[in-house]
Amino acid sequence: MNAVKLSTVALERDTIVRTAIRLLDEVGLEKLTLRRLAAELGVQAPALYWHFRNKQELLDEMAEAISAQEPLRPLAEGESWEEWLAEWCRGQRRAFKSHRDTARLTAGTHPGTATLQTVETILESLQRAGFTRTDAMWGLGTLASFLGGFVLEEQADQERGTKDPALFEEALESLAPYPNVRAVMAETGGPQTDASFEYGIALILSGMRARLEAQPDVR
Amino acid sequence: MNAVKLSTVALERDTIVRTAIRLLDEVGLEKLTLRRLAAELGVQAPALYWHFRNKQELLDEMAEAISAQEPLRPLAEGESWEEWLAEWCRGQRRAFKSHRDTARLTAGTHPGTATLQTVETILESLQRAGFTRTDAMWGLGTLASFLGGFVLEEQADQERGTKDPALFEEALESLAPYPNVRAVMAETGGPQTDASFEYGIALILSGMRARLEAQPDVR
DNA sequence: AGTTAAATTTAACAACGTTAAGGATGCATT
DNA sequence: AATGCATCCTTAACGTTGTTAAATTTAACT
Repeated sequence: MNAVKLSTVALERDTIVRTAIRLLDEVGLEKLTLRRLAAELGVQAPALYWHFRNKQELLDEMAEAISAQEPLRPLAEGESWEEWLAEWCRGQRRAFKSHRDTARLTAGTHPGTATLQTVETILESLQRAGFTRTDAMWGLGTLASFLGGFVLEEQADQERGTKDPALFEEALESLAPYPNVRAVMAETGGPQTDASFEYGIALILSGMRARLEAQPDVR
Repeated sequence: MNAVKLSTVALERDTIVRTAIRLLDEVGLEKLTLRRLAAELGVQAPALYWHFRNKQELLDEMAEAISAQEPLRPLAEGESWEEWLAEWCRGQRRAFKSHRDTARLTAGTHPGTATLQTVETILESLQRAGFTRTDAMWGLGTLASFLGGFVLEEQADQERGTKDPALFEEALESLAPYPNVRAVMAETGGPQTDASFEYGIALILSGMRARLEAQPDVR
């Protein structure tokens, strides 16, 4: 029977991806090797090549799975598009931060169908809110680039182990030649924080709002 | 003589970094290997370990050198901070795009002293323009994250070879299930363009301007 | 001429992604 | 019951990679 076979394969793929993500959390992207993953699955490394063309295809699927972990909530009737978009951004950051090295993992991957569907939905909703199609796309693009860049640096810092307060103090010391940098680091607790993320989102959203209000309302 | 020796070493380091950057343009980050670089320098691979602790240290220095390629121009008296900041962003994008894979290269590197000095100068200038230190830092952070994320995706697309118009048409076809995405791609020519970059910068800068005007002017 | 430090070589290691070839396993048709 | 045929995995191996250890050349100063 075809259906049974196909679903078996699908389940296997899913198991591999989920195991890979769990392993990623344990050992980090650097040490996430095919042999290690295979061992975790009780199998030899080349077996993985029956399910994936190569390692990159597996990484792509991992990235897609993690992103889909916080799916886009539909824009409710009467809800402000700003809060809705901001909430999506927060969700994406949450999804990224729920696993190690996700930003670097996602950095070099094609957008999958789930991602494309999300973009499509956001474009629709923003146009319904009054945006030009191009304004919607470029606004979303700005948000997405910010999001990607932000989490990338955030996780890079994290992998270096800045969670240790002693190391943070030490890092502050080395900033002595740059008094403004040093002061703002001490005041805000670092370059990537919840507060600075919210600040960036608010900055971009307020820019989008200005654009929206400036344009002739064609509805 | 000590001074002569030290300068010789410095020159060597510089030669290695410059050669590595040239090689990066030829073969890409993936195939930039220590053996290949050593061969280019007429030397064996382990020789590089006398000059650099490991490969990452070399990569860090490459990233720093490329970023410094477009140094920060001082804010002229009476010049608007917006145009000045925007020009810096354009320069950074230009520096990134002047070599292959620079975004991925920079993605996981510590900020070097040149970068820190740039940040310090920008913070000073923005405070002189009326910004709070925190507002200056977070505004700059938003710009920098956007810049990094944008170029990262831009170069990832580029490495996949989307320069070919035939491939672009093909990509458009595959977007058939997502009419809004497809339409905006056809209209704008892709997600990362000069226009969409300018748009993002303008969005963030306008957000910063709004913040600046909203705050009580303490000068 | 001899000592010492700098700079590089040769040799090797463990680990990686990936390929080739060949066994099992189990279902479908004869 | 036997054969054929996908599916799924194993064993063995290849070429490369970053990196280390030790020996060796090179050049300068005493």
